[in-house]
Amino acid sequence: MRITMQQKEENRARIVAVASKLFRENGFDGIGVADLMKNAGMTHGGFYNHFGSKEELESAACDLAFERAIARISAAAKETHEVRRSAYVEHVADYLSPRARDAAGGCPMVSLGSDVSKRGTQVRKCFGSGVSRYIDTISALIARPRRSQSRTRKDAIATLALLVGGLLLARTVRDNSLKESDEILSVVKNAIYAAAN
Amino acid sequence: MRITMQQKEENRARIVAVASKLFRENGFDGIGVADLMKNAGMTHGGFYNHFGSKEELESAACDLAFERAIARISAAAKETHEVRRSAYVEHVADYLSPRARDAAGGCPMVSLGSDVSKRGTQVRKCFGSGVSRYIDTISALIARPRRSQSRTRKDAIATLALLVGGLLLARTVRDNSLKESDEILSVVKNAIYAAAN
DNA sequence: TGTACATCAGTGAACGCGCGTTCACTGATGTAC
DNA sequence: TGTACATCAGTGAACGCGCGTTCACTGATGTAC
Repeated sequence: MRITMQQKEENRARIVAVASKLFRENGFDGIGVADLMKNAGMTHGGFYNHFGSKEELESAACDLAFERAIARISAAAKETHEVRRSAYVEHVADYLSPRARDAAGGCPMVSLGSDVSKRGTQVRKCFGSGVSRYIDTISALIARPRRSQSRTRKDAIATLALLVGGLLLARTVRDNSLKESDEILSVVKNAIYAAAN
Repeated sequence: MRITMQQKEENRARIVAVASKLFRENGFDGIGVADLMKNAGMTHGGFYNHFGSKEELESAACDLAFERAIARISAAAKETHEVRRSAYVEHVADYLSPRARDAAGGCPMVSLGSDVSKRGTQVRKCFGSGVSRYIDTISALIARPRRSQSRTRKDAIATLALLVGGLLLARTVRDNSLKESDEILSVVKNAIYAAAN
């Protein structure tokens, strides 16, 4: 039976939100259309009323994941330098916390970064543009009164590489050695703090 | 028809070598048993004479990938500090070169890092142990006469996080902006050099 | 505003395909004597 | 060393399953008048 246009939009948004979470938790190939639809509270037949293909949903899911990740840290972007600084410190601590490491999914760059290069153009494009915007957002967050934009941007890129690489490595060794995994989180966190002085 | 024991070992080694390359290029789920066997010059039926499951091959492939990656940089480990230093600089430049970024596969941490957390215990164990050994190898490479082991190890961890995160990010933005991708490689490379002074 | 009809989101069955895995078979190799 | 037999790596067909996608159908919603 037909539903209202608003309900359709809500259903579509729910599918994308579910996909954003479950793709990051299971990988693009780790969860199927039927399961995604079931998690969104529908049967799988209606999937193609919303998306032309699974890849289209993958792209939408990446967009949403970056949008939310960026929104979380861009809230402080218009504040004073001191407020931004403390928001930044907090974000780094959160990102590299044992809790974030142990949670499935999380940051799309860590949970899907390896997969993206192997997927279609559409996904790579959405994802790459998300990474670019993420770099810009970090730049805005760590900008300082008497520091050049160029220097700020370089710091942002190095910081992001440390964040992503650090969390990725901490996750890979976590099963073998929780101690070493904690060590990685801690060392990388300190390296970021030390670099931004 | 039965073959010699030596031929069997060679065939098995060939399957693992092919899998190590193709898993990194396509992901664990991106290439099937039949294709792997065909690339090793055999039909797929014999696969289970060598491995109990696909996961067992995945583990063996991870082990080999790390073994080779580590061998490439551990050759210089017994040399003098100066020789090690220049081998290290060269390795970083290679790792973060446009050629390495554009080549499919490459470093297992970058090409498979996101996937590993979603796979079985066996793969996670092999992979995690490979990462640990990689950290140890870098530590040995960057060790200096008058620097504590603890400090050396911290530097090794931060360096590896930068390498892995940097290459991963450079690959994700490569399609959208070759310029930004090159920028990431260059910035991260300089960050590594600057940190190790 | 009311009516008559076209639209279309969701349902659930079905399709075709590729996957991991199993199997009967072959015949050269390994081994017991 | 030679012989007779058991072993087993490789072959290629087959199985069962889950996947992405398609389809006919339903009936409430959207819309033209």
